[in-house]
Amino acid sequence: MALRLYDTKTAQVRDFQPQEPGKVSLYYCGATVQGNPHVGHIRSAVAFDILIRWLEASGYDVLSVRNVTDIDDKILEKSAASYADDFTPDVDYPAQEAWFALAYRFEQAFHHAYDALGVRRPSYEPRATGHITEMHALIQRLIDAGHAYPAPDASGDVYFDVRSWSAYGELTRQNLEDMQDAPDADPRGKRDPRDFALWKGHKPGEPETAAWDSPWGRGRPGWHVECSAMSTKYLGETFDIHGGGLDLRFPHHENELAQSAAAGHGFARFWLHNGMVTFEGEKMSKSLGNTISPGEMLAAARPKAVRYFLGQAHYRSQLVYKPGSLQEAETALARIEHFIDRALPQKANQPGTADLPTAFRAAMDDDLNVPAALAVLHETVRAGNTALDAGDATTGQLRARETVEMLHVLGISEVPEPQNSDGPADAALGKLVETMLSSRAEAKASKDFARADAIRDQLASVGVHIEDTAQGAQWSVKSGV
RNA sequence: GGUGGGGUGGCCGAGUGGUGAGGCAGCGGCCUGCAAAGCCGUUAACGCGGGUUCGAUUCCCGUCCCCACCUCCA
Repeated sequence: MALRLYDTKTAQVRDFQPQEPGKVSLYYCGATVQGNPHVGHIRSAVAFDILIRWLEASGYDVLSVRNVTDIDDKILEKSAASYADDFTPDVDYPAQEAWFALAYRFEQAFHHAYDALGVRRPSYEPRATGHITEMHALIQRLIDAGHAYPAPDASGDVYFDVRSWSAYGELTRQNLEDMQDAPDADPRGKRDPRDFALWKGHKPGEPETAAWDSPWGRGRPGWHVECSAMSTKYLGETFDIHGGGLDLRFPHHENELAQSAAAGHGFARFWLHNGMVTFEGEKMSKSLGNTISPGEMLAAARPKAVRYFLGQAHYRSQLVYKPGSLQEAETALARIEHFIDRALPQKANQPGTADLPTAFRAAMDDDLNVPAALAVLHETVRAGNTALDAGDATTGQLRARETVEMLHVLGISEVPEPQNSDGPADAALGKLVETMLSSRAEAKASKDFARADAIRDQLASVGVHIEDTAQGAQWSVKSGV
């Protein structure tokens, strides 16, 4: 069975065949770095990280590109606000911060969040501000082809002419006539209210650092044009997969497609969109006060559990977060890890020593059906535990190696564990616990169970969890979820 | 108004024209000095009203509700 993926443009699951055998070119939309990462950004990144890992596990050589939008209205607005007399600085937004410093600072915040959750860096991460030349070439090409025009009002804006492109709306299957106009839309120099900006003329008061010379006057890029320009530069005029959040389908991706297709490019062969993260079914928003940030999640649970949670629903489905979700993920994950620890020595806990179960492969090939793949994983864990209970170490170890393999593909095993240090404090803790455990063993040997249980309770009260096994008492520090 | 996607057991969440994954939670049992961990068993669902069919949760029609986008939000 080969990989099948749901393509938003054709609205169906199709067999995936890359343009060039053995190689996959993937572009997916990253963040506009105007604030700290939102859980939704990270969910999207996890979804495409899993896609990339699965493509690689399937033998493809993947060239992945994820953009950084480091110039846009909001970045400029927030920077400008930080210079206002009545501005109140806070931890996220200090006073008097230049737009490029603000953008760069949040770009790094995104990297920290991605890294913490084991989202591998793409092959390349181009910034919009570094590709002004490529955007100019694309805009000029569109003007020459009659699909774009400089505004007649001396604003310096250049717009894409949606009326000139009959296929406009094809990605989301909408008719131009049916689209609701934005109630507060400022038509400016547009021929049609739905025309969108390719280039925005510099306005008085905006920083000079945020403007570039162009054939149409000084200014800065519109939002959509960067993705068309950068994907074409690094992946070619036609590439395999374009991804992003469901909310980017329109207008962002629709406009990208229109620009690139009107410029004569084939553009993306498959469009993939991940679903939104909600809080108990409602969209997270600051105004509703129902948000939870990646940072808060990481403070509440181990990074691996957060990753497990973010990846456990099908990527196209809405992912429901609610209090307790992370605890559930933690419990499920702990069972898996406990089995591997039970079956394999630490050093053998590496991928590459077993084949993925056929059912797991089939699930992943079926439009990345991670929930079904996780079902296979859990069934493998149970089968392994059953084998170990029956004294069949060989089968138990095989199942454990398969489990390790599956965790590797899902990207869970590579999430860094910041708590696992080998510093002197950990060594001291280890000695302390071992001392208490030997006292407990003595107490148990002399049938002084009250004392033995008191020691266990004492350890439990500080988060040290005890398990009696055939090899003696094992201990672990439980996370404070 | 337009477009797309949904409504599955206590919760999360796959899937399918024919006694219906998986996880979490619950209950009973095995094991254990007691636990923990593990295993076994078990409780329990397909928004509603029609239709097609030998049989529908799965297909069709209607209906109600929810979500997303149409406002430079992943």
